[in-house]
Amino acid sequence: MSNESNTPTNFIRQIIEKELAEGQTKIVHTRFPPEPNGYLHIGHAKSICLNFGLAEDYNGVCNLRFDDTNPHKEDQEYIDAIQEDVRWLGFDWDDRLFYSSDYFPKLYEFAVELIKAGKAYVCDLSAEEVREYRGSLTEKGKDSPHRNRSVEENLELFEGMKEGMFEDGSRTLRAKIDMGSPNINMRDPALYRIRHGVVHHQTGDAWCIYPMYDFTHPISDALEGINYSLCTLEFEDHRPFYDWIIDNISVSCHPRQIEFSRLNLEYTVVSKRKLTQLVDEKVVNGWDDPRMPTLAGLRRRGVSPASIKEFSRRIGVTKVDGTIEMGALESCIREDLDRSAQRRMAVLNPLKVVITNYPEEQLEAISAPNHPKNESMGARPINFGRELYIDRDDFRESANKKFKRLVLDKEVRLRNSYVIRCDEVIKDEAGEIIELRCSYDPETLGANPEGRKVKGVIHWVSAKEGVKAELRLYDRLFNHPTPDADKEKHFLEHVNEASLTVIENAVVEPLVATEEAGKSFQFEREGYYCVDKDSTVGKPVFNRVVTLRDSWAKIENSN
RNA sequence: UGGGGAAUCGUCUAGCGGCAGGACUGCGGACUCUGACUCCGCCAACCAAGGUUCGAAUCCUUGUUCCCCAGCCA
Repeated sequence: MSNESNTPTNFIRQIIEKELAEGQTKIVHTRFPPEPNGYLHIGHAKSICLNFGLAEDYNGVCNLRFDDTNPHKEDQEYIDAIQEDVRWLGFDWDDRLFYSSDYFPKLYEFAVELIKAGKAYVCDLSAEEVREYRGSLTEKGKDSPHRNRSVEENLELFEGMKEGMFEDGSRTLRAKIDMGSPNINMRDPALYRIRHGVVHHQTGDAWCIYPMYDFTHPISDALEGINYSLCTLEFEDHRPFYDWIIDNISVSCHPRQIEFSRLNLEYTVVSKRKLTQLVDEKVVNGWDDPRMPTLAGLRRRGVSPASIKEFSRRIGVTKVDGTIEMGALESCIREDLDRSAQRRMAVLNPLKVVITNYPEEQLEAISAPNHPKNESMGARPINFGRELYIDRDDFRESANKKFKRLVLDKEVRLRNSYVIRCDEVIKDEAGEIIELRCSYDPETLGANPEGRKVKGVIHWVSAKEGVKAELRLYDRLFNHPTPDADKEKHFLEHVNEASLTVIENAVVEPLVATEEAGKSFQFEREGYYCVDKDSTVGKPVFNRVVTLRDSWAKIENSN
């Protein structure tokens, strides 16, 4: 970004800097550990920027690791999409792409080690029984009747689990810690469960037992030599178990888990489960629907990686459970696009204008700068002619001085072109305005008129050359700032029915109609737009990335 | 009613015993061939009550409010 500054400090950077200075830490080694069960979203971007950003800033490394211990929910599609998204953000894991499933054999050995040390046991309780034995938030649990099996029996049973001798759900391997712990995560948590008949995307049918996250994560971190294992707040009370595992197996590395608050963004949801629901229930058109806060959606919407990184930088990293205003993201998007997007003109709601004193067949090439503040971005030709389109919102038959646009019997500047005066309004039988008769001042191309000041400037497209285009106007997906925090209503009830408005008959400059998907432009006075992948030669389609700030709307609405 | 966390402008965030600062938003103005951008200015906060101290957002005590946890999910 143009004004990008250094990453502000935060409590994690302070910990790292202290440990680096004191020598406990030699090389910062982090990891980003998504489960491949959905697409990455803006909340993941925060974590990606944190983990990869820390590695970059302290000359360390960051691994990409798929936390794939639950094959039931996972899929290769997500593995591919996640890698694409992380790369798109601009981060690189070199040869450090790992899968938790890489460690299945080692994990098994560590489980055996725990059993031999009398610190894990095979439990025959059903899921419901385990729940009963676990106690509650306020009551202690009670020991499983299988808690004191001999090491030999546990070894034999665990081996049997691995060999497929037992049915799903009939047994688990559990850590032997303390059923009376006030921390429920320490009440003999499950280490392994039995899952027959699922094909793991990496290991196929090699295993019928799968390790739990709480067991897998600390070990994966330790095996990879991670020293800062950053995760979100809800794992805070799993940390004692994380440390317990590391302390009770033979690994030399003891990664440190540090928790930070997950991102909440107003007027959207940032939860894989809920995003999946939006896709499955066809509230949106897929994971890359431009209304989605997924990286795929943001990318299709026209949001750049630079904007997302800057957003991530601005929101910071703390343990405060807060919600970011959408305006904060939009500000980053506008800042980036203002600098990088070429300017074009598009008329959303066309009103025909005939320049009565302009020759019938004449077309006049005008050079229009691509960026008002950056000459190196060049200029493009646009054609002025006798018939043009302007936006209906830019004309009024009568208006006060505040309305700096075209008014009957008044003048206005056509952007990059001449000053015109509206002489006559043509209406149909219903009284609707269908055409404006105007005259142009030939002396005003690139020059201000003599003796009078023309304040307003409006955009336009020549009728002869303009190309019909579809514009997709996106608005917030929900009409409640925290749709999933409402205890009265289900979040889907807060979906904004008007989150997509399709403008079928906009008219754009011919030059922008053939741009490739993904390119962003500013349609002057309207907003930033991005060529959608649905675009075809005959029918260009644009997504509105974000509107321009609109102080006129504020003035108008206040009246 | 157990355990783990968090409380600073509207929002996000800095502060680490010595002038409460920044960003976003909002408001006012300047500039303008984009009612954009840019520039200038303004509004706006330490959860509460005690205590320690020359001095407290910061340390101590007691409260209050909010978030998370009872998956063989992550």
